[in-house]
Amino acid sequence: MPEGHTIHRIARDHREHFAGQRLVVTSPQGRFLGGEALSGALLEDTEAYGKHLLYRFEGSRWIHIHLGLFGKVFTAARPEHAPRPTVRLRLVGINWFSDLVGPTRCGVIDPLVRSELFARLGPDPLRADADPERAWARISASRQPIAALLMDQAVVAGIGNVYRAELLFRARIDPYREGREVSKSEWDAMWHDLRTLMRAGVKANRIVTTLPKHRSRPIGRVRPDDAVYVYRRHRLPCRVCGTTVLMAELNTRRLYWCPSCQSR
DNA sequence: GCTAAATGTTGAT
DNA sequence: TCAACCTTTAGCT
Repeated sequence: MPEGHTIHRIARDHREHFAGQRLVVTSPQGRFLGGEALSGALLEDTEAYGKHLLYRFEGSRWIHIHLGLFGKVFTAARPEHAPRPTVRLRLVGINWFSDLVGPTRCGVIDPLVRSELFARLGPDPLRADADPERAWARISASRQPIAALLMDQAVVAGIGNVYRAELLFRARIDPYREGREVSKSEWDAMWHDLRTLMRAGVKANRIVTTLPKHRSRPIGRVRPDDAVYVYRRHRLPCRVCGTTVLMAELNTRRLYWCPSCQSR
C-alpha cells in the first residue's frame, strides 16, 4: 500500500510510539544484521520524505527504509509475538513493537547519504518545506507526458500509481498531454488538490479520491468501497460521464483514465 | 498447488 | 528496454 501517504503515516505513528526511547533492534530474517548495532540506541525522531522513511538515532545515524511495491510495516502493542520468518526488521519499544516485511531498501545511513537522497527528490506535498515551483520548472519544460512526470520522484516525491491516475482524472487532464502543455493555473490547482488528497490519505490511512470537488459529481450509486474514480476501473463506466475507462501501459506501469473527462 | 499481479526502484544491456 | 529484487494474496486448477 505504499504511496507517500503510507510512509508519512508510519513516520507519524512511530514518532508517537517510539521517539525518545531506546529501542531493541533485531532482524529475525537475518538480512539486516548491521541494523542490530543500533539496538539500545536512542531514537531521536522519525521522518518521511516522499516514499522514504527514516529513523534518526543518536550519533547521527539513520535507518533508511523504502517499502518498494510490496513492503509493509505492522505496528502493534506489546507483548510481541514470535516474528514471521520474513521480518527484516523488528523494533521494540516500551509499549509498542513494529515489524518490517518485504522492503526494497533497509539500511543504515549517515548524514551525507541522507542529504544526497533528499537532494534527488522533488517536492513532497506532505512536507511543510515543499516548493511546488520546483516541480513546475520541470513540468513546464518537458515534452514528456504529464503522467510520466508525475511518477518521477525527482519531479514530485510521494506520488504513486493510484494518486497519479486519480489526480489527473480530477484535474481533467489526459495522461498523455505533454508537461509543457499543462498551464500554470492547472498545475497550481493540481498541487493544491494533491495536498488535499494526500493529507486525507494520511488521516484515513488509505487512498480515497472520490471526495467532493466542484467539477466532479458522482453518477449512479456509489458503493462504500468505491474509493477511486479510475484506478483499476478499466472497462467499467466512468463514474462521472459513463464512458468506458481505458487502461494502457506507460513506462512499465499501468495507466487508467477516462477519454471523455480528460482532455489533451 | 501454481501463477499472476500489486499503491516501486535500481542497475545492466 | 529488460531483468532483478522484495512478499503476499487472489484466482485459478
